[in-house]
Amino acid sequence: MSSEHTLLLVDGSSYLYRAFHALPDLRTRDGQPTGAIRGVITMLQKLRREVPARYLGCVFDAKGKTFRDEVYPQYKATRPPMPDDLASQIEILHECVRALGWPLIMVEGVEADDVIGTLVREARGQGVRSVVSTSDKDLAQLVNDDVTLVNTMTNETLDSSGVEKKFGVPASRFLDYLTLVGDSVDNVPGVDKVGPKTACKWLQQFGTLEAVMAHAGEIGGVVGANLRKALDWLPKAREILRVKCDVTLPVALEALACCEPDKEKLARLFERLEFKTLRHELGEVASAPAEAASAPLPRSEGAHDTVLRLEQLDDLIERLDKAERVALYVAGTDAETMQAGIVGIAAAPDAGAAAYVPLAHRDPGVAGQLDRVRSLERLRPWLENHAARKIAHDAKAAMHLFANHGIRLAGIEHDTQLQSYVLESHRNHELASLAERHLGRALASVDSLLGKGAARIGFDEADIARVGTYAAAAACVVLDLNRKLLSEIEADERLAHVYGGIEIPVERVLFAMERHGVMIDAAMLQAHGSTLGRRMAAIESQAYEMAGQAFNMNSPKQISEILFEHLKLPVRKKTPSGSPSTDEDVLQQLALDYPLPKLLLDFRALAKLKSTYTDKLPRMTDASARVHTNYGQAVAVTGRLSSNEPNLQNIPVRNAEGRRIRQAFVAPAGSAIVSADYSQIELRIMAHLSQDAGLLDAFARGEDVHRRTAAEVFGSPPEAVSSEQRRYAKVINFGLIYGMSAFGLAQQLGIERAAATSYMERYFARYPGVANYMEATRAQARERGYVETVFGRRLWLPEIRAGNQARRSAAERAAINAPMQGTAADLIKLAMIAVHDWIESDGLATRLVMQVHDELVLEVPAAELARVRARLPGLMAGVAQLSVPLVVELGSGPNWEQAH
DNA sequence: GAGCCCGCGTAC
DNA sequence: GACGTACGCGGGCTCG
Repeated sequence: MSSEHTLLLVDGSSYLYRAFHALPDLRTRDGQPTGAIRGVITMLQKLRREVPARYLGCVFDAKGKTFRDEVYPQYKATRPPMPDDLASQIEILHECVRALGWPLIMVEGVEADDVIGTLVREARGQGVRSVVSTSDKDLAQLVNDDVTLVNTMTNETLDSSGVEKKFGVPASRFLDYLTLVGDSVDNVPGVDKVGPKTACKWLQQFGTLEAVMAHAGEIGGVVGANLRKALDWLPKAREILRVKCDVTLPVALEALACCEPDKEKLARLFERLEFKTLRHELGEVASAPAEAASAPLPRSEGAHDTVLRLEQLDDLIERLDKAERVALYVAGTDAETMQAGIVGIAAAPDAGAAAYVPLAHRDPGVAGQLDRVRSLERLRPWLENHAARKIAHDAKAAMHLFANHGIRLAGIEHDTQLQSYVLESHRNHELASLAERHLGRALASVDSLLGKGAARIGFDEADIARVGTYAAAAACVVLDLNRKLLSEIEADERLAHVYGGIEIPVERVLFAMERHGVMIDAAMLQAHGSTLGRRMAAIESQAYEMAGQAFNMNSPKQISEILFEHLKLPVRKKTPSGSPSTDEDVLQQLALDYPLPKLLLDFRALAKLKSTYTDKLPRMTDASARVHTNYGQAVAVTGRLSSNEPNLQNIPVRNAEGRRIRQAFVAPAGSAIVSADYSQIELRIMAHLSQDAGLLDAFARGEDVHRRTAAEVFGSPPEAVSSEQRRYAKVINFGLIYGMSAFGLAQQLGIERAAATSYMERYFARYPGVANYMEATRAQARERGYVETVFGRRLWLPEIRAGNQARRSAAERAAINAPMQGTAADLIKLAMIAVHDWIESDGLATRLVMQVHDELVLEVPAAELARVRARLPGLMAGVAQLSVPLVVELGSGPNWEQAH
């Protein structure tokens, strides 16, 4: 939507109150309170940056009675009188608003809400959409396709669907909803004992307030009686709560066209209010007096200390030493964690104020900042002290940042990101989201501070005051989140073990793996890449000839045009968006009857290898020829790790061509690569969870489980099983782990659905424990909303009771899979901890270098190889005693491919 | 040109 | 609609 056709309205009064109560008590040296003014100004500036609009208005309540006081004398009667410290800020704020270039609108006898309602309606009539910035939910009644609300303090935006999502009723019914619930802030009662839930239910059931009232007789219980009691009152309440959209205003829309700020006036106001940062941002203004040379060192505007001198740093360190726990937030240059530098450190001790230590801001301003190297040296003893307990959000990233400056961050006791992950792996774990969800507190997003995409700047490019305010607030949030989330985790012993016994200890292991990296033979990959390129070119020219024209073989769209329009091949399958699919399945089918699809398949396979692996990996190596992945410890909902930049968990292995990539994962001279993987881990876990006698027996005897399955399903002795039958059984076994249906099995095997159904029936008849387990898992998921791993990790399934059949089925399949995938993840994390501890305690030079879900890869000096080969399998297999043995297969060699 | 989604394919 | 969990490529569309 163009800014030409946008009206941005601010509910100034609501923000004034919020800012006054939410922000610290700032005052000038002569005692004039300024906190609320500062808050509103910041907010207005932020809005202008974020919402481009041609028309602007900042609306305030005026003095004097309104029609609501006439018809309802108790209106707002419960509100305390305005505090003097707030009242004394209003006049000055109005001056500031005007100087900022915002039209200020106050109409005597009309509340701000009604002014806003009327302006919005007028704008809509002229084809202008409105964005209303308010912290008052009552205005949600104005929302429609042309009107959205934003709450600038919480960064929440409400459009039509947002209102419905948040309140459960469409925006057009919001007034009815509010009427039923009542508004305690304005002292307008609704129906006694009716809250959001009931109001929502009634409106969903009956539609409108009128309809609810018409059916009042049918509603039982106390609330029904209360509703009947309120029947006379409700219409009047609604008129009081209704935002009026037809008041007479002294201004027209055109008068709200935005204008330039009056910089000289602003400069004078900011001097007077002692807003140093704001004044600084204005830059030089001719008529403004020069900054006083002896201005006292700024105590920053937020509720935190800014450490700018060595004495202050020493004071801080003393406070950190005395504290029982300290929450840390480290701001880094916004690059890759491994190369980033520290820009500043915020610390929130469990008692006392938070502090921000700026260390590498590009433009430190007049007050300057401490030298980074010297300051980090002073902080080093505390940072490296194992006994000094620290809390962070994503401690692994902080460890990298400190490591980049040669500091080994120690004493990490808690990590709020991991706490959130253990409690609710399926939800978002960003600090700002957690602050809102768990503390009801607004924390700016890093995006709002630094911008996003191409316009993003580093923390080092942002100013000290803004970063300091943010970082200190973030550290405080971490401190408070830790209290809350930890107590929730500790309410469940098993969850506490998953957190304290698995996630927290494995974090340092992951840090060490990422830091060490894995060595890549870049030259080999590049050579391979060239070969691939030549082969691709050859295939390409053949394909063009066959198609009779050139086309982009990387483009599914162009491939589809060639195959299905130009060559008129039959369409076998469509993508979810409705276009003809050209995926591997389809091309393979077509390849039976036509030549071109085979070329496309070959080209695709090579293109994938070249673009994703041979060309990319060599670019990602450091000076020591190593790549350093990032393991996501709070990403996969099942408890698995993820790997990115580069993703080392999807390096090809299934065919010879792909395996050549693995040959480029090498050990340095004098060392070997060792790979150790859990054999059939998820099937073993299925045996353990289901306690199915047949499956347990198969593993206890150390049988080939796929062969055994084939024998059971096809009713032949194990030694008579054909390789085709074993392949079928393997697909069935894997399918079970994923919750696959008979349809899926048929598809996968290319057989009739009836045959697939019969195989599955025979499977479940032979392994009844598995059938029972699957049904019990679905039932548990439905009843509790979550399933668990063997170790008690909880995996929530928000859609398990969805009305939509497809979504519900998907949640059921996830429920079947999650305990197995998640338990495997728990086991290998325990193994990583055990292996790492063993390496450390025995002082080995062996290093873990990769984890690929059921496999650990290590770099082992020749002198330690025998020891590692002897010890590693037992260490990995011994992390838990399940009802089946855990089996580990180990290999070693000069590269990853040969270690298999 | 940046940012996003789509289609596809790699791993376990 | 139909097999769970990830990451990431190139194409191509949209938006400014």
